[in-house]
Amino acid sequence: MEPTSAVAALSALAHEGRLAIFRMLVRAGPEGMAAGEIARATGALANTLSSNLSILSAAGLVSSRRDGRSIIYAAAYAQMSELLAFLVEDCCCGHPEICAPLSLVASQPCGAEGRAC
Amino acid sequence: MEPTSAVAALSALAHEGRLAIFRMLVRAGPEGMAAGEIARATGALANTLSSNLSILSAAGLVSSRRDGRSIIYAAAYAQMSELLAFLVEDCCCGHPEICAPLSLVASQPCGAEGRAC
DNA sequence: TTGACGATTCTATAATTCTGGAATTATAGA
DNA sequence: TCTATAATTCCAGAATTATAGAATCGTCAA
Repeated sequence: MEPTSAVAALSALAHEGRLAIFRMLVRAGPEGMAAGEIARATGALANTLSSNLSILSAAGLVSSRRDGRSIIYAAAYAQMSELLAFLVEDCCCGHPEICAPLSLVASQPCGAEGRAC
Repeated sequence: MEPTSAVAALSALAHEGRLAIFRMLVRAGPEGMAAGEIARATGALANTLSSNLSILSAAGLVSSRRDGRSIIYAAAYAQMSELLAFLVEDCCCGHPEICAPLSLVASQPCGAEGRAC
């Protein structure tokens, strides 16, 4: 993941309303939720919600599809996973005991052969 | 982790310069790096760097200690871990195959007994 | 005490982001 | 076609954040 994409994703999440939306979608699973459903659940105005969803979408954190009059949003698990991996990349090289709990997120395990530190 | 803390941490990271600093500290390990060393490595002005470090520090993402004339900054691994766990909390409940790679980050594994979905 | 160095704080300006009202677009049903 | 519903787009004012110059603070060594 490029730093620019990571900053876009982090900026998108660095907002109380958008973070709540994203986490709700993460819990909702791949079926996602309709925009209106999200609006009712969060109490957000329709236009505010729409612009927040478009920011999350531009950052690649959610996907959308139309279903009749509704638009269904779902968390983009792959992008989220890439973001987490980017954050902890090469975590504490040489001290695997510290980031051991994060090893599955990193693209390669701490201390793996051939990793520059 | 409270949503407010998570937003603070995400806001701190949602900045190209600060993200670079944080990732450098994550790689640097618990020994950390002196502010001046970080400044040389990133090419940032001393005052800009200082204010960015204070933002990361206020968000709990880095810790600092004085060593002579230098101030040494280090990544706060516990806070980082909490943030990641917060982001994927209750990830796709009922669809553990999707977030399996993240299971070690979440405080409890997907589909664990007794988790409300 | 003095000078040098590492780092932070203060301040003003520039730039960006947030919010909500109003208008617009898209779809479904009568 | 007409109407209602779902969602988005446009816009301006308010608030926040970023940047860099200048001054200040803390530590060390002579």
